[in-house]
Amino acid sequence: MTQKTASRPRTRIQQEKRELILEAALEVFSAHGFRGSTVDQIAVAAGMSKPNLLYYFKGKEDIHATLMQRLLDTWLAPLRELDDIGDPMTELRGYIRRKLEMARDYPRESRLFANEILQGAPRILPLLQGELKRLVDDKVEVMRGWMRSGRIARTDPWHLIFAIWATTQHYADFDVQVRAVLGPDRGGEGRFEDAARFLETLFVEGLRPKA
Amino acid sequence: MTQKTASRPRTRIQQEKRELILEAALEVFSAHGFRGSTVDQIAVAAGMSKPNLLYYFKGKEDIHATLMQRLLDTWLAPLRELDDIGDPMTELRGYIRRKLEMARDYPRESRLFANEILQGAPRILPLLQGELKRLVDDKVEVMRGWMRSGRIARTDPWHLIFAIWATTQHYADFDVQVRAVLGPDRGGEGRFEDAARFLETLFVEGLRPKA
DNA sequence: CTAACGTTTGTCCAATCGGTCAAAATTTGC
DNA sequence: GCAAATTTTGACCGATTGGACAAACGTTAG
Repeated sequence: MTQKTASRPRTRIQQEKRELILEAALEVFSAHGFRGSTVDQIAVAAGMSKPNLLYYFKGKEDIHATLMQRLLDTWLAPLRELDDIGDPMTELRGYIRRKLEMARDYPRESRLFANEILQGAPRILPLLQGELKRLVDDKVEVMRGWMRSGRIARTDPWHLIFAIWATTQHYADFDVQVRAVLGPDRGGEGRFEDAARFLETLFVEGLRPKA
Repeated sequence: MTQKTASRPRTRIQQEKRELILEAALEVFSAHGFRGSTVDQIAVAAGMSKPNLLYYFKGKEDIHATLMQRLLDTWLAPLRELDDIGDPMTELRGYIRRKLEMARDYPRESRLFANEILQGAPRILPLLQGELKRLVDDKVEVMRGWMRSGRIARTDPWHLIFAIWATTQHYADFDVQVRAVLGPDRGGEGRFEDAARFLETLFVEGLRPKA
């Protein structure tokens, strides 16, 4: 008997299968939520039997927790990149663009987190109150510096971050609605370009420092 | 045997009980999603037994469908009110304020719809493509008029609407995250006032027509 | 009072769920 | 090539779920 998930997997095949399962779980969890997904669905999506999947993970919760933990860093990377060096407007435009690219290229990850938060974040609330809050507090200070030096308009940095989160993730989380409203002609791939142009203008003009 | 849900309920007690069940279902569905909620939970929340609840509704799907249908009009009311009369900026500020008030006063309704859309809107996709799209198309034309007459900046009306939806509903759908990030001191009731001030400034400045 | 109608409940059922287990199949180390 | 270790599977289990049903309970009109 190996020790399974207790410590790092040993064999190469365990690494690969665990990765395969996590990829399948991302697909299933992001589409149906935690309660709406079944272990069997994940197993089928991973191309293996349910007992086989449970040989690599202790259970449904374990898969979800591993997935969430592994993806959090990736998800927060764009905000981490926001830095004090360079022009504030360029920094903010870059952040918005990166977030929008993530909504376009990783919509499943976005929906996975959205599902979790919507349900009250029962599994990652400590992470939000700890790691995420510290990161945001840090970036809020950066923005306050920009405001003090008059390089962006004086406004609430927290709600500015919320607004960027909301507008960008909207295109991943509410993709169906966006497509439905835009219709077949405007709902194609170009919608992300249109969104990028609009959001950059909105935030740049909206944050232009007053004379 | 009465005809239950086939046509409108006849007795006064049926009206009341159906309303009671829908209120309980809103509470449960918005907190756990459709798949995550059980008929028993709804029955308990409504203060009755499961078979008794099933006497008033054909089944779980029936409750959800009735709830969704009944709430859609309420949910779209703020957008319907957006009108061509009066100052465009005042109209838009009013719309943002109304949407934010709905996020504050009716967070369960917001989460109910968010859950549905997140799962791919399996039950209301036709409504989005029909009723909602027509309404948005209509308001887009109103905004285009404002842009042609130079009263707001020329920009993409569709994505403007998306941005207003996203930023306002964010405070209902991602409430846990907002509270966690703001912390105990700033996460109190005042957060909606702060959000309103920020969003009004962002959109008014962001849409100010260029000279 | 009582018969008809509307309401409520206890009990039950089939399906689905997460998870276990021992045995079979396969891979690996020597 | 072979024994030990790892991987895979079929069969199974208890719990939960949505829903059915007939019997019991209440209510009201005559």
